[in-house]
Amino acid sequence: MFTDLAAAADSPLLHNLNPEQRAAVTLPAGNALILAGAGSGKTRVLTTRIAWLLQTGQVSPGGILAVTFTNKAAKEMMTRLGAMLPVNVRGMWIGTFHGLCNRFLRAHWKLANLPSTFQILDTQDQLSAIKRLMKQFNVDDERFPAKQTQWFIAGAKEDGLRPRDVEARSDDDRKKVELYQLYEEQCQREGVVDFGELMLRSYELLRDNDPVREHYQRRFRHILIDEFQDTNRLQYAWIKMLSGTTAEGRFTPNDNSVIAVGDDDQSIYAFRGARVGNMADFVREFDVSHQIKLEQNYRSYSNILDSANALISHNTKRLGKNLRTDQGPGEPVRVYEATSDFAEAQWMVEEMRQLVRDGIDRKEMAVLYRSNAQSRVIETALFNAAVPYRVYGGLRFFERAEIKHALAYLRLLENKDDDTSFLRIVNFPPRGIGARSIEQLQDAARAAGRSMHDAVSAVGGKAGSNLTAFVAKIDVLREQTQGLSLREIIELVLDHSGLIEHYKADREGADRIENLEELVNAAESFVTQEGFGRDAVALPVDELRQAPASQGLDPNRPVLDEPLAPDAETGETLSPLAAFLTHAALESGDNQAQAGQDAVQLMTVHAAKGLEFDCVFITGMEEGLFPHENSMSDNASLEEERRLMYVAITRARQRLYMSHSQTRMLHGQTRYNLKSRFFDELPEGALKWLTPKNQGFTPSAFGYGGGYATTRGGAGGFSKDSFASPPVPPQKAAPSHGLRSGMQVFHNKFGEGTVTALEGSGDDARAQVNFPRHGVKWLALSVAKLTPV
DNA sequence: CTTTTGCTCCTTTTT
DNA sequence: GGAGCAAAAG
Repeated sequence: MFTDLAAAADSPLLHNLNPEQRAAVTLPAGNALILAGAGSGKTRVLTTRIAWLLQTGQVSPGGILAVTFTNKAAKEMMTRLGAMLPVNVRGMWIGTFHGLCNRFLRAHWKLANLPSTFQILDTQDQLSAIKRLMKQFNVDDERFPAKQTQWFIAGAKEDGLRPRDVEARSDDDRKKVELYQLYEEQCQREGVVDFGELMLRSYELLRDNDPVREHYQRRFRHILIDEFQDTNRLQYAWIKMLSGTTAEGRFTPNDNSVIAVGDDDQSIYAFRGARVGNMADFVREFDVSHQIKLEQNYRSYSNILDSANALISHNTKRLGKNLRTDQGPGEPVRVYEATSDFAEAQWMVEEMRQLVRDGIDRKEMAVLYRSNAQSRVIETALFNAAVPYRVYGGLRFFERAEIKHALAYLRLLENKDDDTSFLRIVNFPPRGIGARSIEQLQDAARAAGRSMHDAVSAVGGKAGSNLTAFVAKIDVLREQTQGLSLREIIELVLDHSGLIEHYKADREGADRIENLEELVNAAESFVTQEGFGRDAVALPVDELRQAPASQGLDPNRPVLDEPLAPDAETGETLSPLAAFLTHAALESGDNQAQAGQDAVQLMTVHAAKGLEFDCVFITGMEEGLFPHENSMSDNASLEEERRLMYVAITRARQRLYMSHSQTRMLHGQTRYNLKSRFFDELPEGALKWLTPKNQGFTPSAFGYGGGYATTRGGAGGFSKDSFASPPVPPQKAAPSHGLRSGMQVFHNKFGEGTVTALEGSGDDARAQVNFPRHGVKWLALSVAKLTPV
C-alpha cells in the first residue's frame, strides 16, 4: 500500500489511461461529476478509481459504496476489482440500488418495521396482489385497470411519496391513493415488500433514525454511482441521506466524496421514473468541484461516431458532449429499404451470411429493434435459414410459471402470511379447491384480519377439509425441511408439492420439469458462489463500535460487512433458503443462457445498452415504430427516442446497418410506414444507401418494380419471387367513401398523408392515415374531410 | 371443479 | 398474431 500520493502516481493501475481517465481516477476528495460518453471506458474508470482509493490507503474496503443499476454491472465491477487488487470484494458495498437496500433492511428489519422473513414481490407478484386487493374491495377494473394502479403506486414510490403525500387532483386520483393505502396495509400484513418499497423503506429509515443515518454517513467515505442519468427522485434523495443530510433534514455536502458517472445522452428510462435532471441538481446541490468529460471513444470508427454525434445534436436539452475517435472513417453506415418486414429479415439474413464468410463471428452481430414484437419475423427468417441466434428479453428463468410455483411453496415455508404465494399454489396442482372456496377463505381471512394460511380453520364443510389438508401439507413440509440443505429442501418440495407429477402427466410438461431440475442446480451454484458454510469474514469498521446498541447497532456485530454474517449474540443468520429466495427475486436470472454458442444476438435497443458488437443491424426504422407512435407527440419523449437511437448507433464497432420497410404486419394488420425522421438527421457523407433513397411507403413506390440492388453480388442469393416484387395493398371492395389503402389524401389540418388502413362502413367507417409530420391517425370518415390527391 | 372457447389489448424494462 | 383472462360448456 502506498503511503503518499506522489509515489502512487506511478501505480500500474494508472498505466494505459488517457489524461481524462487518469484525472477521473485520481480525483481528490470532493464531489465530482463524470460525463462519460458511450465507449469511453466508463466502467474501467470506476473500478480503477475504487482500486486506486484502496491502494493509496485513502479508504478501507468498508468505506466504499458503489451503486449500479443492474446485477450484471455490479458483478462486472466486482470481478474487475478482484483482478486488480487482492481484496475481499464480497465484503464491500457494491451492488444495485435494490440489492443494497435489501441488505440494509435485512440488517435493520426491526427498525424498518418488517418481519425478519420479509419476502420480495416482483412486478408480476405486485400486479396479482393489486388485482386481488381490487377484487376484494369491489373496485371497477374497467375504470381502474390493475396495471394502471400498479403504475400509479410504483410511480409514487419512485418519487418518494407515501399515500398521504400524494396530491390527488381528481376523484380518480383520490381512489388511486386509497388503493395505494390499502395496498400498503396488505403488504405490511403479509410481510412482503415490492421493489419500490425496498428503496423507500431504506430511505425513510435513514431519514428518521439519526444514529443509523449518522453511522452510515460516517462509514461511507466514498460513494460512487454508475448510470447516474437513470436515477429517479427517490434514489437521488437516498444518496443525499447517505452523504450529508442533517437531523433537521437540511442537506449540506459533508466531507464524503460522491462521484456520479453518467451520460445524459444515454438516458432512456424516463418512462419509468428516471430523472436526467438529477445530474444538474447534483452539480448544484453537492457543490461539485470537478467535472470531467470522457469524450474519447475507443469503440467505433468515425462514420459511426459522426452519425451518432449528428443525430444527438438535434436534441436541445443536453449537457453538451461530443465523442471523438482516433480510428479512421471505416465502413459507411449502410441503409436499406425493404418492401416488407419479411423482405427486410431476408435481406438481413443474406447480409449476415456474407459477414460470416468474411470471417466475422455470429456472436459479434446484433439485431436491434424498438419493440419485442418485431423479433418474430426476424426469428422466423433466421430459423428457416438455419442461422443460430439468441433472443434476449422475454421470460427470464425465475419468472417462468413453473419456477414461480415452486418458489411460492418455498416462500410459504419461510413466511406463511405471504398470501400472494398462497393463492398461487393453493390449487396448483389442482386439488379440488375452487374459486368459491377461495373466496370464502378470503372473506374469513379479511374478517379475522389474518392471513389466508391462518384463517383456514374458519372455513367449514368439504371446502374446508381440502384447505386444511393443503395447509397441513405446507406445515408438514416446513417441519420436514428443518435442518436440510438448500438442495434437499427444494428436492423435497418439488416432490411433495406434486409439481413434478403434475407436469409429468402433461404432454408439454417436459420442458417445465427440466426447468424445475434447473432450479435445483441454480440453488446448488448459489450456495457455492455465495460461500455458505464458509466463515464470514468481518472487516474492521471502527466507526461501528461507537454506534449505540440501543439502536440495533450492536457495537460487537459487524453489521453488513458480510451479507450473511451471523448475529453476534444469537448466532442467527439468514437461512440459505431465505437468501436464495431473495436472490431469486432480485436477480431474475439470465433469459435462456445458451451461452458459448456462436449465435446472432437479437434484442431491443434498451436491452443493448452497455453492450457492443462488431456489426449492428438497426431494424424497423420507421415513423411510428422508431420513433414510436406513442412518443411522437411531445418533444420530451421524442428526444428520448432520439437518445434511444443514439444508444443503438453507438453499439457498433465496425459496421452499422439501418433498415426500414414500406409495409409491416402489426397487430395482425398490414401497416404502411414512412421511413424514420432520424434518417434526415444523419450526415449524408457517412451513409451508403443500398436501395434508392426513398420516402418509405408511397403509392408510387408500388410502381417501382425493379429488384433492389444489394451491395455485393454475393448477397443476391435470395429468391427473387420472395420479395422482389413490391407488395400489393389489400384491394377491398371500394366502399362509398372511395378510399383505398395506399391512397394519398389531403386533410385540412394535417395536410397530405397516406391511407394505411380502413375499417367499418357507412357512418362508422374509419381510416388510418399516416401524415408525414403528424404521425399515424385514425379518422372517422363521417367527420374528417379527406380528399384524394 | 376443470377444461375449453371467445374476447380484449397491445411500448420500451430492471430491480 | 397471440397472450392472458373471463365466461360458458363439460
